[in-house]
Amino acid sequence: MLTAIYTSVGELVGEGADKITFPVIAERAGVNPTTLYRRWDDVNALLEEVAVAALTRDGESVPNTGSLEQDLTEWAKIIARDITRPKRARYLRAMVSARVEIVSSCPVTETRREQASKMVRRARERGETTPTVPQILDHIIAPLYHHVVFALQVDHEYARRLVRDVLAMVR
Amino acid sequence: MLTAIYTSVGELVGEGADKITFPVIAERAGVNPTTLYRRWDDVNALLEEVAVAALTRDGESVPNTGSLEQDLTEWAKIIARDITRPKRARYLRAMVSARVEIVSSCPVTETRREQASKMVRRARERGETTPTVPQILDHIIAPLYHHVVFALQVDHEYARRLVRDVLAMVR
DNA sequence: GTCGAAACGCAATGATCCTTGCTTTAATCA
DNA sequence: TGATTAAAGCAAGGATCATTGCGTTTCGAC
Repeated sequence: MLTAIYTSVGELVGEGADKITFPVIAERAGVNPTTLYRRWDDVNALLEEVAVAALTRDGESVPNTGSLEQDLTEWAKIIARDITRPKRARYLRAMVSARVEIVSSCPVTETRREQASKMVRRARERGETTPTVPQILDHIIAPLYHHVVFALQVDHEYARRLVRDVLAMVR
Repeated sequence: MLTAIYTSVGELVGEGADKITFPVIAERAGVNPTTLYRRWDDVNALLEEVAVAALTRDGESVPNTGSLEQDLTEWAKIIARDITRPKRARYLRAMVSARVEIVSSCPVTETRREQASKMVRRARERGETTPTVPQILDHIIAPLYHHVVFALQVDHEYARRLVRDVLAMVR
């Protein structure tokens, strides 16, 4: 039931459907539109829910190569590859255009923050000088998202450059 | 006529109206909905047009204080103050949720790029070592937007920190 | 001044959506 | 097992939106 609704939304987003409404979602999910109207305030609320769920269940393991530079580079490449997938990009757009209050407490950024913390902690235990976690989020994650949203190039070379930049800050 | 439509859209966006449709826009602008249906393909197209117009007519002058650090700091503060205004933030969201093709050729980022170029050029003529223009966009503009979109704090201290970070890259 | 094209207003039509009262199914607990 | 509550289906209504044909206005060219 709930999973049918989620996959219905997921498919529609994946297809780039422009008309994502409760009746459309309901028909594909094999449920009655009334159910959706009663459970969610509006389509955006449901979209947010699905987007957050899709963007957080990553299962990616945090790189652990022995050097922060390599860890961050691998990490940035993974994220770059992930968010440039059309479906993910659309989810991102959906989240951005959604209401502010929910986005502010979004688990997506929390996941990134935790991953960054882990890599930084390991590096410090090895005695490396590291940038701060906020610096990593500001100067790696933010530019990646920015490039995706504005349809600029996001490739491995770009990911590498961002990592070099952020490490250059603390040298 | 056209200005009435633009201001109508501007007001609706400013008020945070959730349902921005052609009939609603038309009524406030004092025109017939048919006109809008005929001139624009859909509401998003019109929204984009207005958003781009609103976000590009800045009239801000590029800071010229004699040092790149101060120039960038002033610049970042201006942008921070600008994009945190609720109306601008909504315009940003509207643009992001719009179609990809148009966003990619968005004049907004071009304006920022030109402003950054000007400050960098002046600094180099003074003999300063400077970051590149892409670095400035990636590590000042992108984090600012990122913070706005995810409803994180964007204040003067944050702007200062970003500038310090980007300058630390080239020292 | 007249003609013609383009844009706008008007009105009617059809489609889609949103809401709501009522019924039916499903699940929980005594 | 039987009862109570919550959730889903059903159907009808009202509302808003999108589309289109036709008449009217406006503006520029001849």
